[in-house]
Amino acid sequence: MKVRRGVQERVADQLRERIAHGDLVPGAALSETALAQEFGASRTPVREALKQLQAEGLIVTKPRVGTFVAAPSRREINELFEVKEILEGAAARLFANRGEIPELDQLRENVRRSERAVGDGDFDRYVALVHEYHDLIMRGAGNAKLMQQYRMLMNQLLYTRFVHLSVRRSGRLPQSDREHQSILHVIEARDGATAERLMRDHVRASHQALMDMLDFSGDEHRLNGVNAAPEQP
Amino acid sequence: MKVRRGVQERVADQLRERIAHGDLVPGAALSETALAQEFGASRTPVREALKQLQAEGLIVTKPRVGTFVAAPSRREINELFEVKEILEGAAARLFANRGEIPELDQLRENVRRSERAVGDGDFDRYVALVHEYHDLIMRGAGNAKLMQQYRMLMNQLLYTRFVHLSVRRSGRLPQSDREHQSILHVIEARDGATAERLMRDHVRASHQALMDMLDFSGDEHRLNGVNAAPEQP
DNA sequence: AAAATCCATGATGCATGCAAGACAGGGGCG
DNA sequence: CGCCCCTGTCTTGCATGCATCATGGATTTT
Repeated sequence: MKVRRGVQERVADQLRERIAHGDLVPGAALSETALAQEFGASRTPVREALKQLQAEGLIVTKPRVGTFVAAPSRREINELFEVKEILEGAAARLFANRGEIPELDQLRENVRRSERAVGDGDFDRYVALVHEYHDLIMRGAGNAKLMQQYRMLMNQLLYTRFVHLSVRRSGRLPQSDREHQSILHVIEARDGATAERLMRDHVRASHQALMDMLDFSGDEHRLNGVNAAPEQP
Repeated sequence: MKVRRGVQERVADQLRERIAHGDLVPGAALSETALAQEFGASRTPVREALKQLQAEGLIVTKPRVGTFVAAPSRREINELFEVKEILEGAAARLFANRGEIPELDQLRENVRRSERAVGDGDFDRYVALVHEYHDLIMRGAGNAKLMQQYRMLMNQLLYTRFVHLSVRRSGRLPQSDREHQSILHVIEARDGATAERLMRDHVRASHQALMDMLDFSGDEHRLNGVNAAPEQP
């Protein structure tokens, strides 16, 4: 089922990919003309793609100056994690209240595979499985609008870049895995309230661990590249 | 502090206003050329404004066919209300956990005025106060990202059109007002968990009452003008 | 030498023209 | 009489050119 995709959609998807993957760091400048040349198109569709990314909070445009990859401040990142906690907690509750749905079996399979990945020490595989886990929780909530808001949230957070760091913090890896299992069990027991509470705790703990790591490792992964102007002429 | 506003921002704000106010009903067609003429501009800024509204979920564009005001299905509306319940519930909890903040005094004042408005039977004033109440709850949560997601949600819901109907259902008006008071009291008591529970119940009850009304009053305020194709040749 | 000023440069904002596709209606054909 | 095709017209998608303005560095002034 291949649909005819316009230029602007290709550009938007490409830029989303690059920002998520880290090829475009926060604060990086995006020139319309340069992008237009690179994609072999004119500025018009590029501008529309940028407009869409702006509405999603991924980039910011300073009028007559330029467009830059969004560089959320520390406070904004904390706010985004707070919203993440809210949305994922609610999703776990809704999931639990739905009983036996296809996503539940997939979640069981995911937890089994994660257990093996942890045992094998296969970090990359575990990272992929963590993504799948949270994605399954959201899909299992059965609410497309919730899913949509969650996707935009994760894009703004540049979450994929964070997870790699977080998983390396080996201290929390087994703990995080146990929390995933606990949440699965209460979902199986259809205990929505507990599922919500555990998921919120899980997200908050993950958030805390990540912030500790960022404080520890200095600003090599700096979050506000625009605010911190390079001071070397 | 007046800022230089471009054409596309004016167009976007104007269209948001019209959709919220009901001048543009769901399913209505939006011609780029017509809008360009009306605003005395060219199609380019109009197109960018529409692109932004599309990203916000307010309009949908069928390629090579036209752009139309979004017409959420019954299911989507229920999903949106479910998300509303989640976000407002979380906001009430966060508010309660923050203790004495300026918004708390404003909330007390709002509840006092609402009580008077109910006593006077001043519907329009009460509608405005209900809006202010929920807005204060969200602001009191102290999370700008949460507020942002909430704003987009309310736009998609066309909530302003709903409230007028809902308030007319006089049976729930005193009940709704009592719920507002109860939530204020548990926020004053800094009981976040109860505040979240009560707010969720409140939103769900309001949602239920509205859906009953829509079922009762037929489809005069139809929600899916695009999906429901007229079937009379 | 320090500071204010001027200007070249490059960015976005907007206007306009052309191309391609979708849909409705009329005309031709079986 | 019914079906199909064909074309006119409207829509959006894209390309291009010009106008406007922020910005940094050279230049002039004090």
